[in-house]
Order: sequence, then structure tokens, then C-alpha cells
Amino acid sequence: MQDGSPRYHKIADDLRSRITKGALPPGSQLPAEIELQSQFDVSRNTVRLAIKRLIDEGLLVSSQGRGTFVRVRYEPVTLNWSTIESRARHEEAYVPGHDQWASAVADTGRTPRQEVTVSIVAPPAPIAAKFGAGSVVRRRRKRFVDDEPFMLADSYFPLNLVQGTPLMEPHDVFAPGGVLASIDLVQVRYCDELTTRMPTRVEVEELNLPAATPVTEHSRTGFDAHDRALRVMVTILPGDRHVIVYDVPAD
Amino acid sequence: MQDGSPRYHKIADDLRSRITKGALPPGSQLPAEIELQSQFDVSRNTVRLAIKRLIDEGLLVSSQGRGTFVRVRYEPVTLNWSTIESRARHEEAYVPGHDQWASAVADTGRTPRQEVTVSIVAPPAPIAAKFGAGSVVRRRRKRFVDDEPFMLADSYFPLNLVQGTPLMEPHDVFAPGGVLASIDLVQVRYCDELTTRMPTRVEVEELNLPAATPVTEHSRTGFDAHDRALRVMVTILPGDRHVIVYDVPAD
DNA sequence: CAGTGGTCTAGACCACGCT
DNA sequence: GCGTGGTCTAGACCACTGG
Repeated sequence: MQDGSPRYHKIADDLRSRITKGALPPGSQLPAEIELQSQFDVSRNTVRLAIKRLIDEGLLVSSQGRGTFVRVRYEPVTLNWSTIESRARHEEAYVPGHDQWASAVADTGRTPRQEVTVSIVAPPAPIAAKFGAGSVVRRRRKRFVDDEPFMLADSYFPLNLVQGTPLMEPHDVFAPGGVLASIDLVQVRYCDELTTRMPTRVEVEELNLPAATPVTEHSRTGFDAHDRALRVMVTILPGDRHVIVYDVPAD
Repeated sequence: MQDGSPRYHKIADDLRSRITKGALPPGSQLPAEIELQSQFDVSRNTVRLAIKRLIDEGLLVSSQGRGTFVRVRYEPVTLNWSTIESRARHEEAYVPGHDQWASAVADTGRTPRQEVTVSIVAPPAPIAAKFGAGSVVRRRRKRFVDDEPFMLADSYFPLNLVQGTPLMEPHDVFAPGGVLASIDLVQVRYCDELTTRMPTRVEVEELNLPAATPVTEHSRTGFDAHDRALRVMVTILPGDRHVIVYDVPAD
């Protein structure tokens, strides 16, 4: 960069290149701010501006009382959304107690777990747009990996379709072909919509997200043979720990 | 929030609620920092911390000499990647000079444009993993909407497949069924991988991205009937202006 | 030119994690 | 208790935008 760029940019550039060159490997601790202050001969605030810049790029994390560290990336979980609810695939590869997400996590040598809460709610606007204004059942799943919060998955069903079924109970429901098949509703196609954004404050706290971690909001609507929406599943996938895959046939 | 939270959090909360309640609509200007300083009776740095927090959430943008404004969101462009290169679809809906991206942009009343540059390069690692180590042709497209940079799309082809074809020339190539069909190569399936991350500094500058704008990196690999990779297309989609759609048949 | 945000200083005290 | 980052102050000057 030119001479014209501010000092904290140059300090950030210096530290960034130390990181990408491997002189500061993931997990290693940066020199204390006081130390950097004298190394670069600037005030502490200027050091902090440089560090903030790298935190915003997702390269550093800092925590009060401990220090500032080069960020350690999660090993990503790969989810193939074109087969995740395939009936055919489930018949061939059904593992009791594991859906595809849990299997993908277990494949990386970690331990998946989920907490389920079920409630009857007035539908939020995007859900009402698909089902109409009637009450809906929300099955909220918070998914953990090695006991750390990892992702959120909310499923919405029209109340009249699921009342009195096992889906109303706050337990895991695993079944070949997915939860709807277990109550004799057949989805013949899905429509998935993906958007990418910064997390809300609530999501940051629920998922314990480090700074500069964007999320993908994945919304899947399942339809039956009469093009009636049976279910909407909204998944919040932190970008630092997921890869999303689709297999697409050409026609 | 409790009394324990820092002052700049409370100031941010106050401003955030003014924004979400509509008292500060998109595009409106915030009071100057000096003004907020006396309104909240804090130092200017504390005001700046609060503002930075909201910038990081994507709610505000500020520019030197002009002021700080409530961020105006783009009207998103919706891309359906399950039909974007469909031959069937192109035969029915072929518009000369428009691919699906350009059509999606035109649908929102804006004007699409792209700049194409072609070069022969050594393949970057993820590309080499799919094609092998031979030289590849990179067709880089920078796409604009109303003359503002909007997204990046790089296509990679093995050199031997495209040498001497129109794909080597730095012009738009539009054809029913896509560019490969135009040189008699037939892709029978695609594999798409999506990841979400913060943009690199280079992407921030190329795309003129506001702070707190994450990107989706979409990578599509096309295969022929012998499962040979014919092309890899890597697309960088800023999260504030795109919705990605997939239609998925159940099986 | 006046007014805005951007950069920078040199201090101070607080909150947290560790040992 | 010590060392870390987190919060906060009260200034200063610079760089850019717009009338």
C-alpha cells in the first residue's frame, strides 16, 4: 500500500502477512497490545484499530483477560441438500438415531446432539405467506457438536396436519424418508431459498458466534402432489463451519 | 439490557431501535457524531464505538465528509441454480444477449452488463484438484448492474477442450443450452458447492462492498456422461443483493 | 468555506482469566 | 496479584464533500 494509507492499515497488513505466511499459525497468541504499541511506536488505540480490522476479516479473535489469537477454523460439515431428505437414500443408508446432519458430523469424528422444543405459534410473515394465516406448529431444534451450539433448525407445520402426531412432542423423530413420511404425508418436491447475511444479536448469542461470522439462512418448503405446502424448514448455518452441496441434473 | 452493559452498547441499542421502529428510515442521515456526543453525554470515541457496532451489523454506512446513513438494501436478484443452465429452459425462454443472470436483473428494472477477460493460467489448487495439473483457460466475468460492480464469475476450462473455440475470445458468448453446448460438449450433471465467508480485501475493492457484507462463494463443476469434469465456474455473490434458489425433486 | 467522518494521541480505570 | 483485553475520556489535526 502507499504511504497515504493510515498507520493502522499498515499494522494490519503487517500482521495479516505474518498470519498468511504461517509465522503466526492458527491458535497462536498475538503479542499483547502494550507490546505491539511499542513495536510499532503508536498509541494503544491505533493498535486496537488494526486488530479490530483483522477481527472483522475473521482472522483474529480476542477475549478479555486471555489475549488475542489467530482464529482456528472449524472443520466444515458438508451437507448435501439434494439428498438430505431423499427417501431412496434413507432406505439404503438408514442409521437409527442419525439424520444426515448427525451423520455428517459423526464423519468428522465429533459428537452431534440436538435439543427439540415444540410450540404452537402465530406464523411469522414469511411462513404465513406459504401456509396462510392459521396457527402453525414450530419444532425448534438447536444442534450441538461436542456440546457447543452449532446451528439452528426450525420446522413449521400447519397445525391441522400434525395435531396429535409424534411431531407435537419435543423429542427427536427419526424415520426412513423423514418425519413427514412417518405421518403419511408425502412431499414430492422442495423449493430451497438461500440468503447470506450477518447474524442478528440473538443468533450471535444463541450460537456463540465469533465476530465476522456470517450465516446462511436456508429455507426449504416441501410440497405434496397437489402443490400444497406441507412444511417450511428454516436453517441458520454459520458460514465458518458448513459447506452446502447440491447435485443438479442437466435436462 | 442490564445496567452492566457498556454505554456504547446502550447507545447502539437506542439507535438500533430507532431504525427498526422506522424513526430512522433507510437512507436517512444520522445526527452528526458531535451532536450524538452531547445528546448522550459521552465522548466522541464512545459514539464512534456505538456507530461501528451498527455498521458491523449492516445497519449503517458512513462516509467521510458526508455523514452516517441508515443503510439502503438492494433489491435482491433471485437466481435459480437448478435451471440456470437448463437446455430445456433455454429453448423455451431464450433471449438473445441475455443469460439467466441478466434476465433476473432486467426483471428488477435495472440494467445488466458484463466485462469478460480471458487468460491461460496455471490452475489454482481447487481447480487443479478437479482437472489435473494441466493449464486451464480462465474466463473472468465482472458483472455490473446500472454500472456498479455487482458480482464476479470465473469459469475454468481445460485448455485442450476449448483451444481455438469462441470461448477463447474476450466477448460475451450466449447460446441456447449454454456456452459448452456451443462447442459440442454436453454436461449431463453439475455438482454445486456453496460456502459463506467474509470477503477478502481484494473482493471488497473489486465489488465496492460496504462493511459487513458477507459473500457466498458458489462453485459449480459440470460433468459429461463419462463423469469427466468439463468446467468449473466460481461465482462470488455478495449476500446483500442475491437470493439463491434450488428446486429439488423428492425421490 | 463550514461541516462531516477518519486518524491518532496519552492518558485512566474496569473486568476477566489465570496461577 | 498480575497481565490481558474492554471501556472511556478529552483533546488534536487531517481528508473529504458539498454548497
